Amino acid sequence: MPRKAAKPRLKAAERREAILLAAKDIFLVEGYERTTMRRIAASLGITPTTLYLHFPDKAALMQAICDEAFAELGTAMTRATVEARTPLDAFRAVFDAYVAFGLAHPREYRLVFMTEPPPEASAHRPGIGRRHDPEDRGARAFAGFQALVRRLIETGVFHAGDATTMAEAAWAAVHGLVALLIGMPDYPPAERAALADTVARMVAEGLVKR
Amino acid sequence: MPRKAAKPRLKAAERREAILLAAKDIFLVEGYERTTMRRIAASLGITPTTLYLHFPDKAALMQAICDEAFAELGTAMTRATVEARTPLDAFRAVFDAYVAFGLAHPREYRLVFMTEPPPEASAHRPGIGRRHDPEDRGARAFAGFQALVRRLIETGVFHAGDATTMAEAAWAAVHGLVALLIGMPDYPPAERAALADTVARMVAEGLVKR
DNA sequence: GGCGTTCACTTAACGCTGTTAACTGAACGT
DNA sequence: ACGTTCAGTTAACAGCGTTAAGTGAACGCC
Repeated sequence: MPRKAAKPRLKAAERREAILLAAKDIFLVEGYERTTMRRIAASLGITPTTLYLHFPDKAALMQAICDEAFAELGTAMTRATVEARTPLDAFRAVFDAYVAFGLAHPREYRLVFMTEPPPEASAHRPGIGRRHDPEDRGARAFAGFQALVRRLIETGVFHAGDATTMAEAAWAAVHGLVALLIGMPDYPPAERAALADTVARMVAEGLVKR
Repeated sequence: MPRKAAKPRLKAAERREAILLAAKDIFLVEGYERTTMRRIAASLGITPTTLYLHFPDKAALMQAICDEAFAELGTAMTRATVEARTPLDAFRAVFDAYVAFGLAHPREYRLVFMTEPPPEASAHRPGIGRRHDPEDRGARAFAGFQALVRRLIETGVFHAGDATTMAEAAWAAVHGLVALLIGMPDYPPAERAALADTVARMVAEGLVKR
């Protein structure tokens, strides 16, 4: 007769981390909509109700995962910025870092940037709620990029214009590149670098003063 | 005592059109996930089961709506091409038509270009099934764009390079712009045009010969 | 040592979803 | 008059996110 399994009991912080780890695995493989709270719970050997002790709802659980990804991308971008010799080098380095992140973590990128956000923010419950609005991190990473563009305009490397709009335009292009490559997994790997380079040159050439 | 409403009875083609019309209204307002088959049926005064007499499942219903929309994109792009005076005008006109389409049909755009395809295509049922693979229309539209880029290279307007890669680069940029704007519904409408214009100029300037 | 409280977790359920099997009743062809 | 087709229904299934209420072990305190 099989022994009844001991009930798992973790401290709140540990359980929260365990849930995040398991949920990330399933979200990244299955996508947001096809991932069920019951499946996440089952993979941890707990009941779905327990998930709601640590996260207010499914959307908040995904938000927490998104937040981690945002942090990783942010550090990669700032490191690329500070290590570059010139602002134009930094521009290209940030571009490459962004693409590298997207191609190295395509499922994370899709989850963070290509998944439709849940319609309404969930109600705030004291003590449990989501950690940060991921838009904060995203906005901060983008702010650094924007400052870089502004410097390139002020030093006369880029043509005159609104730094915010120009930074958004560049970001749109690189995001489109990453989304395109992620959406086409059969795209020949040799041509991926060529396409990325073409986009990078196109963006830079399109912004430099002539 | 209220009279019992007469049962609605339409011919299959009429009912199919009526369903498409009602479903489109609800899908576009509520989004795909939040739209329920029961709600579509209720708005037509029929039962949800009837929907399955005309479409194999919810996804196929949305696909049919997307197919209509993307036919619209194809015609808009070809019209923009043929009506333009010069190839460079055509390039810009196609760009604008693409962006206008994406902003006018964000749900369809997201579903076709930003949704991860499920691992297995739904089973084909004789007589009912979805009409066309949307990738066919997409590939045809891109082929026209690619031919336009090739002409711009050959006439010396764009710098030398691989036409396919350069067309993909431009498409990545405009796709990123559309995806960005779709993902940020609160983006100030006045600035949307400015951002689209900046991206369009950036792409064109980045590809023209200097 | 006993006791109330806290904490991590469960059981059982609610209302909702997409979807299907089985049935109905009118219209049509022969 | 009768069998078939056609458009639509009723009732149900399995699964979803989520919640109210309960359970039992561990902890602080006297």
